[in-house]
Amino acid sequence: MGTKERRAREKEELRRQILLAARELFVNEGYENVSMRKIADKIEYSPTTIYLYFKDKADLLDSVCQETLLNLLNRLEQLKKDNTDPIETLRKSGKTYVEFGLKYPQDYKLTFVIRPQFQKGLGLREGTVGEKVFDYLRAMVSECIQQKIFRQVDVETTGQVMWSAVHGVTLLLIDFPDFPWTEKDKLIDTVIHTTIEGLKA
Amino acid sequence: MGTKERRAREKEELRRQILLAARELFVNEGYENVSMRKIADKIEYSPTTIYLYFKDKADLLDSVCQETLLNLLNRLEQLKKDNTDPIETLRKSGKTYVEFGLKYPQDYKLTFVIRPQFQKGLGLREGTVGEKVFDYLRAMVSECIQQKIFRQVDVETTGQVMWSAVHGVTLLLIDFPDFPWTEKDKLIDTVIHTTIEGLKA
DNA sequence: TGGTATACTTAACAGTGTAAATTTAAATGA
DNA sequence: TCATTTAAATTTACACTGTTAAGTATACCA
Repeated sequence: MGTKERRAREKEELRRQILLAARELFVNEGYENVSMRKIADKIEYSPTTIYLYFKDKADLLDSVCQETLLNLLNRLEQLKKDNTDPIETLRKSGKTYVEFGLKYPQDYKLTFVIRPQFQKGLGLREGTVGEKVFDYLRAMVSECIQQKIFRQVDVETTGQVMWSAVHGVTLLLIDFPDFPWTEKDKLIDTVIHTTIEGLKA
Repeated sequence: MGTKERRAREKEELRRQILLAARELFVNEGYENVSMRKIADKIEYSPTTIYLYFKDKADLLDSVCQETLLNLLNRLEQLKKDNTDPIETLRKSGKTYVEFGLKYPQDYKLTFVIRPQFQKGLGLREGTVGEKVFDYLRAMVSECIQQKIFRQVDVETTGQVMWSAVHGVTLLLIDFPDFPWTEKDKLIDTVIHTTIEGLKA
């Protein structure tokens, strides 16, 4: 029969097209400056067609962000493979996180700043990609504690401290590009190094 | 003669009214959800009157943020008065910074996240309140380095590391209120403590 | 009292997100 | 093959947005 499957595939294809167009526009022009009409224009459909695939603009944003998180997660898990020293892996993870944010600054902001405003009450819902990213960090940190490299504060707090540090420096570098930062890489490395040193026993 | 002065005073008064209304609305409903018409309604003037006092909506936002920064600066400088141990003062400053952000989360976001998007190319312009806040942090850190408590990385980097940490934890707590954080105060204290420890010699 | 500068308002433009109703096109069963 | 059902996409409409330009009223000064 197969026509049902083909139709489903076509639907999926259009969905992907919408997502792609949305991401490109969101990233280049900022979420607020992108109208549903602009997205529709880009894919050559009427504006309301988008509503057949996504509940509203916020839902569209959410889907874009899920992709971003998946992308970030992939990069991080890549790292885990040549897992040698846990501290070194954590350091690299931090670096990867910040570099990801700086490479795709608008995607990062969409995911970690804009989206939370529009998806009230998202607390890293179970099973989401966002949760998996934090799971990754938790595992990483956990190893450092188990090996008695980090002092014995609980895993959760330690992970959250780490996240605070990388999130902070990433956003500052993105949001204040004209601030007289010291050399970017030096700052990033120092932030990560400082935090790790501070967490040691 | 005095009528000129009175007129000037009245103008200033209306300006203050506009600012007050704008802040209240921005904070309660979010910058994007506040229209010039809403602000105008609140002060019972026509929408376009606002444009006689502020260049545009972004300018209005900027003025609101200047006030916020002044407020923050005052709190910080209050601290400096009973200046004992420089480390202790730095710790308290960090705590004050984060608590300020959490007490006025929307004001904080307006100032440190929203505004940079709308005031392209603001790099803490000279003489601004924002610059003074960072000057405060620089002085604080400088003392810790001079007393050889902190290791000998440059003042700028050290200050920026400190800023990253407090900015990061503040924003995470604001933006992800439903995330399973460890006890809030514990997290804040650990972030600050960890950063300071990591910066020590 | 007449003229002028100041403060404010009205009207308008081109755009927004999205709900409801309607049209088009394709897939199905007889 | 043709009518019917179903799905997909569109048209229309509403109430809203930031901002500009032109117009009006008021208070001041000579």
